[in-house]
Amino acid sequence: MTVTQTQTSGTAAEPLEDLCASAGTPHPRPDGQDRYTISEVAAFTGLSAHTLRWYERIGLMPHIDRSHTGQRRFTNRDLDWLAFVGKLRLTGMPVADMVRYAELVRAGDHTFEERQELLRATREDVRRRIAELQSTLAVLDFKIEFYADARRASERF
Amino acid sequence: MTVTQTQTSGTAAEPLEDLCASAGTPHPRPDGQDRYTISEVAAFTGLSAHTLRWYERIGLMPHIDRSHTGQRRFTNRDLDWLAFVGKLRLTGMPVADMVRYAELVRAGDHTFEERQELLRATREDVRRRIAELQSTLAVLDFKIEFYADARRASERF
DNA sequence: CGCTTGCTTGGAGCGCACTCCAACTCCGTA
DNA sequence: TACGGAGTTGGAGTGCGCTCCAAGCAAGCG
Repeated sequence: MTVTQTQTSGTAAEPLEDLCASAGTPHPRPDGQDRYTISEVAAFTGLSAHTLRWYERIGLMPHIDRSHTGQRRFTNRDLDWLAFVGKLRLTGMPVADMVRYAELVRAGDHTFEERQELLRATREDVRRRIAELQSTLAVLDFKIEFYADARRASERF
Repeated sequence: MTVTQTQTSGTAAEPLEDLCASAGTPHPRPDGQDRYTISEVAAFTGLSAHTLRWYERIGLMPHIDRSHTGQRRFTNRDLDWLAFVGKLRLTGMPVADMVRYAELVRAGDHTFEERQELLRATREDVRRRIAELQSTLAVLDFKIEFYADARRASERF
């Protein structure tokens, strides 16, 4: 195994800000603890344990703390990050781009500009998708109304 | 070649209504003709010729008219249908469900209720997705503003 | 002690929506 | 008549985002 343990545990320098941005409820966590097993996190996030490990492998998560026996112990910060990733996922952002963002976060504060730019592009994308969806909504309404009319008409004969 | 020419050309009985529902411009077609080649349709819709053939194979298109040499000739009705399918695709509806809808259309007018139900479910889905996207938009705004603040602050020192 | 439960790993497999390939036909122009 | 260009087919391949598998280890319980 050649896991790069280097930038893993000892990072007190890792930017905090990215993790408490879910706005609203700050930490409505299952319990007050700060060391969750993978299955707890799976239950809490709705992601499977498989997916959580995969996220770590591909670099979408920071390397997760381990217990003395090598098992993952997720922190509240990890949960915050997962909540944010969940939001990005909802936007339809490809996983590769999320990984890119995660890399920028790990790289430090000097990537603020690039991160902001990435989020801005994502925001425009989301706006576009909302507009698209609203146009499909108009079509759906139109056709649903058509069927309603047609059925009313056929009942009258 | 055993192309099923049967239910292809002779269908005057196929429901028309589903095809002119794109609301607004009724037929802004490349030219006035009613027999387009696959590459014309590809250019017009943005779908690849491969994808158009695939749509027909899986039953997402009605069987397309053929020239005397067996080449596809798409009609304006086909283009209308493709426009509608494009809308459904934007909703994120799986292809299998679109095929289901296409089957209902081919089955005749007695499936109006089921079609309407399918579209209603889709509409609720779309509404949900719009709401989701709007919540991600809030998060993105929040974080973009965070980066703006952070950069303004760091410039002041 | 054995058993169960929960975790570990690398790598294979899956479902979706295309996307492309090889081998072929047909048509129009030179 | 030769050739380029556009079309045809069934089937295989691709990329993404998971999803699962087999084999193994550690802890807790009776």
